[in-house]
Amino acid sequence: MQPSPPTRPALRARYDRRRELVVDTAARVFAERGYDQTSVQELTEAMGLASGGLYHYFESKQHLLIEICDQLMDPLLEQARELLAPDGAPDEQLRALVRLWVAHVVEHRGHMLVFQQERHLIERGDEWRNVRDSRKQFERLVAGVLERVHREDAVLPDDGRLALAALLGMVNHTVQWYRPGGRLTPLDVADGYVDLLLARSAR
Amino acid sequence: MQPSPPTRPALRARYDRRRELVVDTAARVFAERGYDQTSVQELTEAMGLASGGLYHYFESKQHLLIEICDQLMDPLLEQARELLAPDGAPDEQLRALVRLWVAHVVEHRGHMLVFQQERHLIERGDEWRNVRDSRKQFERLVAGVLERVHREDAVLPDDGRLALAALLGMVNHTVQWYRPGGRLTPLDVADGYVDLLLARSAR
DNA sequence: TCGAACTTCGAACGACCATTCGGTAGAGTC
DNA sequence: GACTCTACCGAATGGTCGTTCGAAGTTCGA
Repeated sequence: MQPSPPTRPALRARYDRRRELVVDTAARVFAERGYDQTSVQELTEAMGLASGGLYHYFESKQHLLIEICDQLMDPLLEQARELLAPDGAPDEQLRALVRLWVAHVVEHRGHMLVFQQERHLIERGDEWRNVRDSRKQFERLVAGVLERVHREDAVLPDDGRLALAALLGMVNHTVQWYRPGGRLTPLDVADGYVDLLLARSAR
Repeated sequence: MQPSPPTRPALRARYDRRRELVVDTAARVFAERGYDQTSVQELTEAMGLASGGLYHYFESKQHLLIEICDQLMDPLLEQARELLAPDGAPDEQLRALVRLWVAHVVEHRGHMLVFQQERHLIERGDEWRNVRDSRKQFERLVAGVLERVHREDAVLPDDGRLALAALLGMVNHTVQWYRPGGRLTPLDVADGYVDLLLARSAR
């Protein structure tokens, strides 16, 4: 049976906070040890709960995993849409989008690593449709911006399709090496990527 | 107890061929369903063996996984070393290296996906030292070439460190989208990546 | 202060799974 | 043709794990 938040509004905030803690902790632990290799025991211990306590917030271990992915993709997609809503110069839109994206990825390191590790799960099964769709939608947004850059400047390799793959690769891979507090800020990284793509245009 | 190949030389070739089949099949199935989510039953079924048969070739399921990663990294590292042994123009060496690398990744799709999925395993534990070292060595080779390109042309963003991360991201991500028989050959892809990195230099 | 709603506990359960091992059939060797 | 090495089988085993559920403790609202 799937759990539901408390009906009394006064308790809602605490419930939500607690649930967030569960998700964030799980993202970190799953990223470190792997989803399957983390038992519910270990997981709940890391949150200060007993094993049964998890099921107060989530129907199952898998639903927790889905929530991690949703909390990664949904806000990113929404913010990207807001960013691209007003018209603007394509290359400036591209830069703003990549900045947002890199910052998001860096701030959700655990979520992102889990998302990548469990790619094979995400690509099958009905429960994963929302995650799949969100990713697809986001990639479409990026592709759209790249196409506009290409149409305006004609500087991207290959009509932009290889550029899309390259950009996805660079940004998603960031989480594997980037550590906050290092020499580069997320902004530096994002601009570095964009500069690579736009290097052939006049700057 | 770890299994050993037959002592009689006449039987060795067949044993090796069979063992290769096990590794390649496992790479494909693990990539598709995930390592932990594939039972030894399912796995051996896909090879035409009964569950116990696996242990004729591998000590454990985990040792099979290690072998998959070794068979991915070791030949790549060796070929890369051969390629870089003779002196040559840095940007030509870079191009040749990326061509080799992309081709290898595309030809070992399953191995590569498994390698990425099980990153968290690879980063801990003594059994994984060889895999870790191979990857490290390979990344050092790439970094070395990039440094030489940078020293000669001074065109890479950020002394080449961000360029290294970008290149690793692009190439490793290739396995997520590239399908043989499509519009692009592995060569096109590799050259596309290199052109992105070298775009600011005279071409 | 009382009762209802909420939160957590943790032992128990049933399912699954990696690995073992005694057995078998066939291929190679003399 | 007998003996040995090789390849594989597949039921049995021991252990682990996700999930359940009744009870206990806590917080809130009246």
